[in-house]
Amino acid sequence: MQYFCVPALDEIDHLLLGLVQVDAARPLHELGDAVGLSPSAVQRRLLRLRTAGVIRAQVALVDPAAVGAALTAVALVALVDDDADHHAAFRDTMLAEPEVQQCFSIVGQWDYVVVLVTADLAANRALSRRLFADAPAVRRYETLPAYEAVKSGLTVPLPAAERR
Amino acid sequence: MQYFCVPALDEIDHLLLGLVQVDAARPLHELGDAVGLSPSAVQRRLLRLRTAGVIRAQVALVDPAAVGAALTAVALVALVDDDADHHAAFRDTMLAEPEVQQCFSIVGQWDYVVVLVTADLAANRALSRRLFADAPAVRRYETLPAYEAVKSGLTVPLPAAERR
DNA sequence: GCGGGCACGCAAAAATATTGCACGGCGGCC
DNA sequence: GGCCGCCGTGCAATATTTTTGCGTGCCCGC
Repeated sequence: MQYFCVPALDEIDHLLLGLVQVDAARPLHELGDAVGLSPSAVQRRLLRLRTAGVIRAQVALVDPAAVGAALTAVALVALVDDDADHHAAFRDTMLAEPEVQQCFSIVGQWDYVVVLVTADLAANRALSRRLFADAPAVRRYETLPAYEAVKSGLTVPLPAAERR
Repeated sequence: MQYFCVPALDEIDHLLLGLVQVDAARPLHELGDAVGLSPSAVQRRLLRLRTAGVIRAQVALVDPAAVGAALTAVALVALVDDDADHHAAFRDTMLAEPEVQQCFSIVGQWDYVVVLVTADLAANRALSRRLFADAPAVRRYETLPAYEAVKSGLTVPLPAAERR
């Protein structure tokens, strides 16, 4: 958003990102050994990456099933028209709902793809109804419940890190 | 998968999960203050949650745009039939590709929803071709490039945490 | 060839995480 | 009803990790 100046990530930065993206709890000296740098150098790089917005957050990944969120579903949504207010309102709703895990505005006959995480089909139905069926801005929607999450990885592919 | 015994998460556990899900770098005494527990009690609870598999990992969230992964796309994929081998092979491919951020097997006319993150449309095209067009198991696929990631939140909604 | 800025390593200091231990509540069992 | 063992807690000591200050070397521009 407002990081103008991503100051030329070098190869070591990419390596570090690849590492912390998998496990952010490792001590600095381990990361340092892995990339051939001292702990303090690693620390300063990570700080720079954080303040530059390259590292946006450091979070714990919780197993949805363990907290009673067993059902993932993908919803395709089309709004009634391309009115900017409608879109803004829809986005605000998506951002405000904790069950909405992801939301993309997309090209094509649908306007949005939304990933919903709920306890079960009943909860999903109630949520879909509330978010989509009852929303005047929504023209049409389709819910695709997931049998299974083959991959819910959250890591971003790092072109430079792969190369070597 | 193999945590049989998620040993009855109580309300404090839910609060902790809600906190570390947003920011896993906070010191224990802060978490302790937030939930009304001593740092060591918090530490032991988090350890228990980690070993029980409730907390699966602790990762850094990297801004895709900052590492040259500017394009997110959603692909809908249908396989040629419900042969188990085909499905297994497809899943293995999805798991192995770093550009595949998420993959769900879903109900309905499509078999899978796949979230792809690539540098640009050209890269996406090349990847789609390699993963889907050239795969004999894939009958049909459709790519929906994203204009924008409205929400790429990665947190799981916690029923108990919301209640209060 | 000569500064100036930048990133580094090292070491001291501060903060944080971990572990041992004793206490108190709770449930099962005489 | 009372007793015993278990579990989770807080506190304090210890170990580890992070942060910071400082001096050095390198590279770029002048």
